[in-house]
Amino acid sequence: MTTPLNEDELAAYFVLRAAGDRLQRAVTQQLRTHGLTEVQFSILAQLSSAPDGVGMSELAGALVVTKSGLSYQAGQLEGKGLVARTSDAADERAIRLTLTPAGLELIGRVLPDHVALVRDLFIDRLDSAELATVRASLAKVARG
Amino acid sequence: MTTPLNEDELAAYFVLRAAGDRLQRAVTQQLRTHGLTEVQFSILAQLSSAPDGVGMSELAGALVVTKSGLSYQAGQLEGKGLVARTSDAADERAIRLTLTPAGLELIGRVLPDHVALVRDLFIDRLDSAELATVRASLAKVARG
DNA sequence: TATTGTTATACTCTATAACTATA
DNA sequence: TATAGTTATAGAGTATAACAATA
Repeated sequence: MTTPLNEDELAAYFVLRAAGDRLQRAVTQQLRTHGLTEVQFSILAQLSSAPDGVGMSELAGALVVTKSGLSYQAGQLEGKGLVARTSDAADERAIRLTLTPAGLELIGRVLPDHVALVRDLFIDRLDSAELATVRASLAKVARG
Repeated sequence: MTTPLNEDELAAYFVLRAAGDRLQRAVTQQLRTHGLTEVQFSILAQLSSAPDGVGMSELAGALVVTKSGLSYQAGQLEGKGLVARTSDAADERAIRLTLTPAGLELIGRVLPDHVALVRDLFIDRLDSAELATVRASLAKVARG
């Protein structure tokens, strides 16, 4: 038998979901103006901090997608000229996904917009004490 | 020109997304054990606090889905015997979606599990001061 | 004319499983 | 044998647009 949620707890949960939904919706909509889905943005973002590229399996694991799903998305991004499949010197089986110059240019254009949105919707609405508490609290949720 | 996010701000944002993702993933997985998707759960949850049912357009608006999308999901739930389409006395065009006894029974079985999960992953990891701050902070994010 | 809801259609995405090639 | 990645295929879900019926 689980203790039901009291009013405060219910409100906290509701507001967490609502805030998450709102952020996600806003991000999705903004990304669409750049012609990207969230998964595609995640891929590009990962690649942007990995100059030598990332292996497909490793990337699939990081994004919690199947290899086949990633293969599909990589094909989409490749078709747009944003990523390239390069071979791995150490393992003939492996493919490393890398950003093309166009991909780098795009992510360089999208990221500032993304940051501005996050700032507008989230960061700038909280003072630094709130931010610190939220960060510490949600870190406990994010961890296993 | 937008001010870039500093380390603390970036961490706060990252952890918010991570916490949201983690919760959502856990919820999705749990609902699947009950044979429900999140959209379907949302529909049943809405109906559970509306004994007289909810109109299709109103419900579609509340869930941020198109009428056609809701029509599809209503069909799925109807096929499982969880909801019924009833006519509206006041408007011949309108359909009110209501819970069947089976739907009521199911949501009565799912909700306690859901609450237990939310408690385990979120509520019980925070003390009451943290919970209050998180609630107040995220309320600012959730609002327009 | 506007609104309620359904349906036909097409499209995107995801996963499973079978497959090739290399380790 | 195990792992990297692709592909064929099928399924779930979503949206757009056209539609019928009522307001």
